[in-house]
Amino acid sequence: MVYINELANHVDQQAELKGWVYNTRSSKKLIFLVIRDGTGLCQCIVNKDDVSDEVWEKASELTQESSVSITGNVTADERSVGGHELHVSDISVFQVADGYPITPKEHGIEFLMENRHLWLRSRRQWAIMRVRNEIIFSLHEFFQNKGFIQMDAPVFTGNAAEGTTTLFSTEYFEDQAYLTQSGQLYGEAMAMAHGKIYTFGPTFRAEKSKTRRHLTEFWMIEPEMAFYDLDMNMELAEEMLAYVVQRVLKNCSEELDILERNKEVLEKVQAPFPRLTYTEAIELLNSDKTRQMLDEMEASRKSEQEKLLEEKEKLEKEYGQAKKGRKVQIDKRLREINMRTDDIEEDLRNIPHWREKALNIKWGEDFGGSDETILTMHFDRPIMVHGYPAEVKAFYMKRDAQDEKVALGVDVLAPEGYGEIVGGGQREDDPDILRKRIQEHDLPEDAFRWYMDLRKFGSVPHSGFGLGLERAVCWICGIKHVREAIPFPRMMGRLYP
RNA sequence: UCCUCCGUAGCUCAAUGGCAGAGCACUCGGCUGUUAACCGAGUGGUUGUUGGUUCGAAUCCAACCGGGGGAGCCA
Repeated sequence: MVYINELANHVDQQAELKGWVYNTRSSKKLIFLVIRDGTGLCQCIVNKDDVSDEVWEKASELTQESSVSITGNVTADERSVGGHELHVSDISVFQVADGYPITPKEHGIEFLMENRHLWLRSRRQWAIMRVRNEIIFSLHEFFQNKGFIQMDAPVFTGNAAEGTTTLFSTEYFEDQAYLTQSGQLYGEAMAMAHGKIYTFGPTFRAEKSKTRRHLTEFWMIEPEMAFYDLDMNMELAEEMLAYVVQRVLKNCSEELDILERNKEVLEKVQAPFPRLTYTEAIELLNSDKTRQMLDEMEASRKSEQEKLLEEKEKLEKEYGQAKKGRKVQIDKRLREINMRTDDIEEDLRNIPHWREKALNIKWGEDFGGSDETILTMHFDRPIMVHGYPAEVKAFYMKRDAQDEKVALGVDVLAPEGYGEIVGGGQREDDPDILRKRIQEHDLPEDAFRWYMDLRKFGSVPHSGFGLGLERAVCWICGIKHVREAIPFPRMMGRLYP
């Protein structure tokens, strides 16, 4: 048995492929079977003159997603998907599939989500999962090569640690337990044992968010380092992101092509990233530069909309007299136009609100989604915003020695509107200040006994951050929604399949 | 919780108060290399649910159910 991605080593030889029928086409004496085996696609040609009646009969009965073993001679052929073809001599059928729901045409998101278990077989989803795999693998490699130890934080926790977000609760024998929203506090304990550690695991948030950036269950990589200050933390974050992106470019070129990802944008992801303080970010949002950029954006959307509507009118006039083939083309183009104009209309509704919010945002307020998008639009690579108002950040964040109102936190914002993919900072290491913060936030001191011990026995300056895996996958793949960045997404109203 | 858009054949959509339609999928037939192949024919409907307005409702109104996008919150 040979895998499709190894066919280059078997040109002009007999090979047996095992896989599933991705698509079929036929004429009187030829049947084209596109086979997928998990490693790629390969077109197999059955020629009636070259095979037995029995094999021809089997080939003509095959339907989409039927499982087969196919034997034949491998040839190199530029015309074909993947560059190779199999000239079939024998077929054995595991199962003829009946009525596979995901046809090679367009489908709506509700239908696809209901069939997520099958959707994963489609080409784009296949490519996304391969990129996700490369991201995970390169993250492990990055940290392992730097001497980080991977350790695991618990999923069950006994308290609503940070007191901010809404957690899922569950029964834990006679007690109540929560599903973890972050491994960070445990990461700090582990860093005091090993120096540099990272955790990689699922986290859970019961927030009722229905947006393209939110899941209720998602994966985070959280490094935590003893003796790192905020600057060292930021250097590590940008080095990590640059490493991962360059690895994906190197090893997932075909996948990025399938996803039609603009690689030039990714090639620019090299350290150092632009750094700006929260104060500078606020000034940028308030600036004329931002106003101008949004005005230009609005104008260009309007002219694009006009052009599309003109084209639509023309196509609709043509439709009546068009032949069938042309009608299909027109239908397809009209659907594209409708989708794009819907997006434009939404932008046009939103831009005035964005402008309003950005121009009027004041020091002390947290960024909204639109503010993050606007900030990143000014740059061509991810940016690092640091020095947030302490008020909007978590209790454990260390304050700036120069300015009590400022917390030593950093967010990395991805370009093209993908928003916050990394959040972190330097942790408070002074036991007295930390105890005061816990009290100020009305948190249960008893639950933090172990956390306070970390400041009692050899406290050191330390820092860390969390990378949201699905958001990173989204950004690197250039896809619209985190639900496509994880095999089985969990979000509001979605627990099946 | 709030704002906004949507729900028509298995799937994607059209029908803008007047006979519910097309493409794909499926079945049958045609085609000697197809690339979401193509060409011809056939099968396929309680227009999300309930109520209202009207001579007449997929279309207008109300409530509910389901979904998309967004706000808040966040990675």
